[in-house]
Amino acid sequence: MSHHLSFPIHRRSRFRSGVLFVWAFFGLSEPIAVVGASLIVLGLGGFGLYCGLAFFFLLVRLDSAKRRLLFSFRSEQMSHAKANDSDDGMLDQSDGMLDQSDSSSFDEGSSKVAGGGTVLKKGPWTATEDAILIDYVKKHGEGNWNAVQKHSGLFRCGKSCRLRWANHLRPNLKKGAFTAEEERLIIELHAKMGNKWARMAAHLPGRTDNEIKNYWNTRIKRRQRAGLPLYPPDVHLQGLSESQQNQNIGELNCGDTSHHDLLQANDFDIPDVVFDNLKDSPGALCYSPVMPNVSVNSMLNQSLGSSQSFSFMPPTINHVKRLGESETLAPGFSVSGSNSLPLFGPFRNDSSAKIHRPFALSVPYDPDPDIKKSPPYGAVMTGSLALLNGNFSASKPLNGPVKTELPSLQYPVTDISNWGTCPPPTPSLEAVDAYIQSPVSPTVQMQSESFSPRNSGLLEALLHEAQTLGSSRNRSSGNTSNLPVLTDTQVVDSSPLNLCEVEWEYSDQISPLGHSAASTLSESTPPISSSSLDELPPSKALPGSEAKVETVEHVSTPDGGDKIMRLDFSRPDALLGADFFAQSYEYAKDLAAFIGDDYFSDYKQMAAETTYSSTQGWGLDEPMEHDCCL
DNA sequence: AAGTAGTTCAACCGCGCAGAA
DNA sequence: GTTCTGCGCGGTTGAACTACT
Repeated sequence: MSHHLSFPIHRRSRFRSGVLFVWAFFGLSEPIAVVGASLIVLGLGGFGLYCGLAFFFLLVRLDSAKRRLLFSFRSEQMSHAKANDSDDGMLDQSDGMLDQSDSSSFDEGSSKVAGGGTVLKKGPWTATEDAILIDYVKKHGEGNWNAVQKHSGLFRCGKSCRLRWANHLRPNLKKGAFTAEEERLIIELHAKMGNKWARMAAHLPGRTDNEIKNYWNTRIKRRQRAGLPLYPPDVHLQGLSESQQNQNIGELNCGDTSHHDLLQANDFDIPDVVFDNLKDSPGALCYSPVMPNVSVNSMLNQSLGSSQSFSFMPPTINHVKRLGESETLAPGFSVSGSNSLPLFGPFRNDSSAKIHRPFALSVPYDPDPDIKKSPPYGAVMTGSLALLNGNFSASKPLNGPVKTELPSLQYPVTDISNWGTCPPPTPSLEAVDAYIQSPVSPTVQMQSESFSPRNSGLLEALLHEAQTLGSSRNRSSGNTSNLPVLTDTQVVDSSPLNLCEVEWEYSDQISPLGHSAASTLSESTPPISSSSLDELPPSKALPGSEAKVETVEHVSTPDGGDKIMRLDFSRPDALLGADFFAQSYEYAKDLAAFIGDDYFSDYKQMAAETTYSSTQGWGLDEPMEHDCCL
């Protein structure tokens, strides 16, 4: 209806006003519209024509069968309108009914054939269409949107009507920019829910999912460009705890939704727990690197911001990503190259290095060459801060919020001296973003993304690392026994993943990449209870050649070589296993305990706190059975 | 002033879920 | 149990707008 009416209005300027009124009335009330139209037409002098039109429209409304005829009529109008057009938009604006620019009318909108053979308009809505839809909803209420076209004569599909109503016409909609409070809430909600725009909208009265989605997407872009983390630390933390609870609930229910959401949203919130905990202890943030539990979000944020985020690569999912990213993002990074080694370097000599080792991965990527020169511990401290620098250095200076999230990045802070030679790769924001945005399996990304010319492959890297570590092996040799090799049972329960994960654990220990996150996790598991550095996770232990050999063997196994990569990257969710978290926390504890150094006294405290809080928040005590839900 | 690039936002599309037939 | 229909959600697209050169 709206269309056939709108055309005459647009095309015949002398009758515009009259037609407009007719149109408006028609939308509001059919009888009134008919009468009003007739009167107006009479007044304007187009009696014959408009009287006929009025009756025609009325009949059409009363008899749906006649609508087809009307459609035909409209088609003619449309073609005619196209021939003329140009100044028609004014009419619509005069309507002032809604915010839409009506100039479009049919010319702009495309159309599609509905089931009944009617052509449904597409494109921007006109004020008249809006009026029709509003009237319809007033009369019939929301829902049954497909009936709108039938009952109102609106040539729009039900989905389009629903969308228009929900996003623009329904009452109580807020228009305009988001308030600071709303922005804050959106951030928090996104930290919890991921890209669940509709759910988020439920928390923002008057706001639509589309608005929120657009806001978020633009926000992401802005922050990426600015090199800022997506989530302010405090928000991130808050959201994490809640998300965890939700996740746990979902797991209990065997509902995969929460998990799926998390993954899909790229909010691998699990790791975030740490941040949540840190929220209360700002100081801790600086040291957060200790926590293997780095939320993907934070990682992403970091990565996005700095493009170098490798440093904070979280042990779990993040780890997977990092591996992929490292290859991809850090063109300069070569596994075989010295770059990869630096990670482990710290372990060679220092217990402290061991402590940091899990985080070492990030270091190699640190864009800031200066950091490398800093002393081990100092590096660590600065590292965490430096991390920030490194992470963000690529783009912009860090701000307060950024620091808070740095913790996740701190991993990289590992002994800088070791990796000094490594040129800090600068991952592309786009790549990071893509990773974040897309649920695509990490494996795929890694493979596809790993374009680094220098990248020689994990095996090579492993071998190289093994060699490098070999020298330092003696120190940690005693620890090798402690290597936390996850058994199949330990590994998350997801079927196909088990093997992969198990292998990953092995590989992880060896692999430069694996060390960072996975190794940390696995390693942490083993009761490193002792505070002594020597007792540090042997795995790291790196040990040496033997460990290497085993790992290598794994790799070499038929399944092996590929699996290592796959495992780590393909199933980030596998990392979510309870074991992982538990290990992570243990590891954190160990680290805290381990760090007796003056430099790290504070750090130690923080680590302990973090571990404690995180454990509580996530209920790490009990294994998370994420995968089972998968 | 014109052209280009970037940003914002409305709308569309495809998919999946739930309920009814 | 299968199919159909309606609906909602999330991702994507493209036009309009703005800023920059």
